[in-house]
Amino acid sequence: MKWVYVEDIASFKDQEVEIRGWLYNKRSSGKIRFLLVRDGTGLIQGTLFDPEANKSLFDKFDELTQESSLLVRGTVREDKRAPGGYELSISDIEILQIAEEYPITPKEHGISFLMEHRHLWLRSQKQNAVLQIRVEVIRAIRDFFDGRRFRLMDTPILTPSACEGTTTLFETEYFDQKAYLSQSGQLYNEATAMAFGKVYCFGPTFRAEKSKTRKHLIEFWMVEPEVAFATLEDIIDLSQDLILFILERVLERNKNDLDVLERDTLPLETIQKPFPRVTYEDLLPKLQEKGSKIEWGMDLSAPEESILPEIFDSPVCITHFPAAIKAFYMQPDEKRPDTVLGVDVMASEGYGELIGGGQRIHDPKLLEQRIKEHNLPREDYKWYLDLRRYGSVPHSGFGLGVERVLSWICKIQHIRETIPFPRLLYKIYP
RNA sequence: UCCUCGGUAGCUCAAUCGGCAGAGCGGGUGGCUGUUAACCACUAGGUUGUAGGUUCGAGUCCUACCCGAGGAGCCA
Repeated sequence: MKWVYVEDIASFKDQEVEIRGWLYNKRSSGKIRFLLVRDGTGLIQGTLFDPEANKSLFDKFDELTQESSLLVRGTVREDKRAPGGYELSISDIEILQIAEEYPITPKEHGISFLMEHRHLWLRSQKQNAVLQIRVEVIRAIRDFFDGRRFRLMDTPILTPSACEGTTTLFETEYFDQKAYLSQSGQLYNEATAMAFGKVYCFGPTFRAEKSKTRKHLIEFWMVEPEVAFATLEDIIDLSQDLILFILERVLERNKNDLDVLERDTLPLETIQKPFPRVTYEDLLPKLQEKGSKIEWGMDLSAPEESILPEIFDSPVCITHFPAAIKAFYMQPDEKRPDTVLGVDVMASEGYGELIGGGQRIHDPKLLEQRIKEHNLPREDYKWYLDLRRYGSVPHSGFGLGVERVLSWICKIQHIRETIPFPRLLYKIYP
């Protein structure tokens, strides 16, 4: 008998198939039995009738516990009463293992209990839906850049220096010296961009910040494109195209998952290019009007992020931040040298920063001066300064946080559910 | 790191003024021919986070500690 996956079940209507999976739930009503089987790609209901004729099947059904592993064989039938529209008239059940009493019942649980059982929680429907969307978001990102002929150039995870020196890094041994886990591939991206024109890196990044918020992970995935000869304008355009590409893909391919999450997709469907655009300076009075205490020179923080959806009902590009609150390598604006050619793309619905990026300093003297101003060890940046000595060109790039995008698209409360095994402040189990 | 709230059955929670520790789910047993987190009946299940203290008596009050959550700060 043919082994098939639940996600393909519609193409096997009226045929005998075998499903291999786990018991999600079961119900019985006198002489009729229902069982819900999950196989990782979906849920399907199986039915059993006539206990006299099918005694051994009924006995097996009665024995089954939640999450027992089993093979179910039967005929696929279309039935509106079944969840998903198709069900299996069971002809045979083969039990692989009767599961011990499963800790995650179909009723509600507290978050610390669920996090403690993350390895099992992944089997639940909503967690499955979020992570199915994650699969598609990552695929969309790769398709987007590969389709535009960006070269995937992976950057190292073990790095020799504190790169930006500002944030806390995870330190580790590297034979007889120290190494740090990467918090961004950007500086290396700038090198590969000078070698390959347009590049991107896509991998995990690590930040040892003691942040305890619903928007931060200690370990998260970031995609970072870098384009030689590109200006701030080019990169703003690219970032909008990327976000729209991801949105269209998920809306097209993950309808069921978004349904499971009860996500109202209208606010996502109506997003169009170009996104509203505002400079930091022009945004300040709008924020202050809504009660923010922000002053020129301060970074946007939690209160400001929550005010944004009152002003914009779309993602928004904020540009020209004060140089003092941004990274050392950011290109100053010619007309306003106290501001930089940087952009933050903020999500709609209050989900905060999706993208941060901008134009990089290409003038060797200015870059050297900035490194000095930021008290960074010049030794560590020798190779980086080389990029400005041998054919320096204007160039730009950005970083997009995968989990931030997922929180927003799935409209979930906490970023910890957007990655299979979240690493959180002081929490590394399981 | 700071502020706030919490820790009682496997899970989610209740317990009035300090006075018999209880319900739903899950487990077990029985019933029900289209269930949708099914339903109905019965049943087993407890070192109330830890250590001290006050009291005739502490889940409840006090002290310290441990753990967790929400928020703030931190944060390309």
